[in-house]
Amino acid sequence: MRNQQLGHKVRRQHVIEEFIIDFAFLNEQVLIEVDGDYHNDEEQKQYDEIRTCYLNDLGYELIRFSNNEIEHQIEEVIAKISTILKSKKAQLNIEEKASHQIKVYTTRPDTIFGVDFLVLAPEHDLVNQITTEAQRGSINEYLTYVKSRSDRERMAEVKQISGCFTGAFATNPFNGKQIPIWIAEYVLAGYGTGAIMAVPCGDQRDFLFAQHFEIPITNIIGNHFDGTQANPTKEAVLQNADFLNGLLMKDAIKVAIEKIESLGIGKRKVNFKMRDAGFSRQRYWGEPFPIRWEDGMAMAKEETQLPLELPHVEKYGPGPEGEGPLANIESWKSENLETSTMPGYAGSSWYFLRYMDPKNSNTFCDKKVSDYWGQVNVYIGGTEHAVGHLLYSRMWTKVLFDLGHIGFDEPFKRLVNQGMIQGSSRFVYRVKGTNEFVSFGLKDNYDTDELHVDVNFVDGIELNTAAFSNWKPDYANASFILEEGKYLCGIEVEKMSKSKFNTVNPDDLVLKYGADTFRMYEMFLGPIEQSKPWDTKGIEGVHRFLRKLWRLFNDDLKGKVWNDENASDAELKILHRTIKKIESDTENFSYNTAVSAFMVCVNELSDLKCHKKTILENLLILLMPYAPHISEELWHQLGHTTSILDAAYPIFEASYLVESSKSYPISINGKLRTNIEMSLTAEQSEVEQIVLNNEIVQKWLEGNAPKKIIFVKGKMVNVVV
RNA sequence: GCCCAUGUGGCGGAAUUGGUAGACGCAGCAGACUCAAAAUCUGCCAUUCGCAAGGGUGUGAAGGUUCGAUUCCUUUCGUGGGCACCA
Repeated sequence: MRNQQLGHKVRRQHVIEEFIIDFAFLNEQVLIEVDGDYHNDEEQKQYDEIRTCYLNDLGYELIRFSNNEIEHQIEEVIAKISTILKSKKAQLNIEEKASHQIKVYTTRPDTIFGVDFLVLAPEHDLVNQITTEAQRGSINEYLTYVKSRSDRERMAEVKQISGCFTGAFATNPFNGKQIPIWIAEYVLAGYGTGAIMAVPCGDQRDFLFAQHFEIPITNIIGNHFDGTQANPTKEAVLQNADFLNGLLMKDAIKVAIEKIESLGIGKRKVNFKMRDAGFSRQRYWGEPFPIRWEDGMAMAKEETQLPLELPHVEKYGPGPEGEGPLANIESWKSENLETSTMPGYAGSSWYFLRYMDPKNSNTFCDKKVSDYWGQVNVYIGGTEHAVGHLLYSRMWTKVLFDLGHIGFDEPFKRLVNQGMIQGSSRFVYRVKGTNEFVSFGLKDNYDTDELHVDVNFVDGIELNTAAFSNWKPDYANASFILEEGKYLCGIEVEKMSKSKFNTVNPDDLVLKYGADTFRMYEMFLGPIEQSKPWDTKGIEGVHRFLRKLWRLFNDDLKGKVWNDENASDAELKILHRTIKKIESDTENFSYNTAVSAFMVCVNELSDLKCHKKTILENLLILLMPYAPHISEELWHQLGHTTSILDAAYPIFEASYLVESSKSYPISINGKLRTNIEMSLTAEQSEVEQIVLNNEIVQKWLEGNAPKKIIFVKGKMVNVVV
């Protein structure tokens, strides 16, 4: 719309009821839609017709232009819009003498009788029209103040209350009450309708606002409101609320909506929050947009001219006006090509499809090929990927599915969000306005600033003051207030980040223990989904396990100890129990319990002094994904000449695990009292007899007959007395 | 404020569909081997009463369902993460 050269306020992609309109002139009630080729389709034409009628009924005039008109006859298009806007303006000026309607959006229609004022966003279209002459000066002053504030300030200073009265009053449609209309920056133009009904007894922000500007408060929830703060409950019974009196608030919501709809003064609506895509980056690395700018309009390159490839650049510095590096390329600029590039997730949202068919020069991926490979089995990522990459990847996939290019509409079969390894931060406390630092235990006696200190200068919580002083020139002259001769730091678990000086480098550990130990220790720390602070305490245990494994193959003094003997039943039982456990733990991403199962297995084999190749080689294959280096090494020591990666995975045999008897736990009234070894084939009557004859059970029965005996085969026995 | 996790020994954490709470590891204690150390091995290790045998209490807190609850239900408190002047 030519950068508002039309002299009218235009909104792009504005939502009206359930439609997204390409361009909307809300003041003039004129909407512009631009139709592409697919609007020539009969079915689509009918749909468009319905949409046009519906919007006309709401009082809007809808004008349609074809894509072709926009591209080739833009001057005519603009002229036409101008003419219509002019005629509309005249019409509206007459109507403006009449009263206005303010639409508000609320999730709590049950509180309609507690409304004490209305607040519009400062940017709201009606502000100018409804402001009374008496208030115009203050309103303009307030608007100037709001404009001077950056978004950042508005978000940061949440506690600060500001606003201005317009002088106008609105009528509550239910009880005719006159309620003052204010404007305030805490109401956002972009959310809902940009106007709220304020209920001070139920909403804390509204309450603070009312208190600050001394607006009288109506109480509709009786004792639930104590006059000192709002109570956002839904559990109170309404009073002072006309037809809602006596209703529980959460039930009243439905009643109120129905009443509002039957009176035709509003409607039920789900409000969606739009997430801003921000789909461009001012940098070099990223797919270039196939977009050319002409007279301020973005034009897509012809399909035949694709792909558009990144040009070679000498430098990656920004362009003359702060644009991306592509702005430095003559040929790029002369074509008026877009200089921003796409963000990382543009490509990462669909590259798995291209990987299926990477050499295809006709299409990104033959449908036959993607049908064969199907969805990605598992997606593992952190939560930040869940909102970024994952969101877009799902959208890409759904679009490609709708267009018929692929046969599935979700990219990933399974999603695992791994937890974060957090940092354990350390803090020092500087007495305000000085270069004096006070130890943690004494800091409450002073007015201090809390500062992050590099964790490498801290042993436990004791600060190495010399290292700290050398850290930055500012601290060279620092003095310290110690407790018991030590400077103690504060601790907090946070995201690991350079800015928090709590990062640790795994290189040192890898150097000391090897990559296998490090890898297994990370797995052993706990469930993969859980976040936890990094702590190397316990890495020794994993390292000892690998050494113990090594000793099953080699003796420190004698060298090779593994042999070709046949395995015993006991050894086979250990092996197959491990195969079963590792298989299921691996599939469930339960890596910490898998590592534990390996430890149990190696402990038991050591106890049996088992050095048999037939057992050990299977164990190595299981271990390979967990400790790849040592597994490969030992595999070759066993005489294999090919990689362990090519070995067949061991097959679990249930027959090795069959037991004939079990040591049953015996409870009296649910409390464990003893264990009795019994055959696994024993039935209820047989078990009852054995249990009742048991000395310890008899002691607890004290001569009484049991009320009931619960027997779960293969599990336990409970005697109820 | 909203959403999602989560709470079990000194510590990290185990515990199939409700069925022996504390597997495995760390730290700790005692011992073996050694001139000594490292490495390795053995035993103990929730808490409380008890010489012992054996009891009591225990999975953030309070209730409930059940023969039986870390597991299910209700309420509540704490912690971590994500989003947020979002009505």
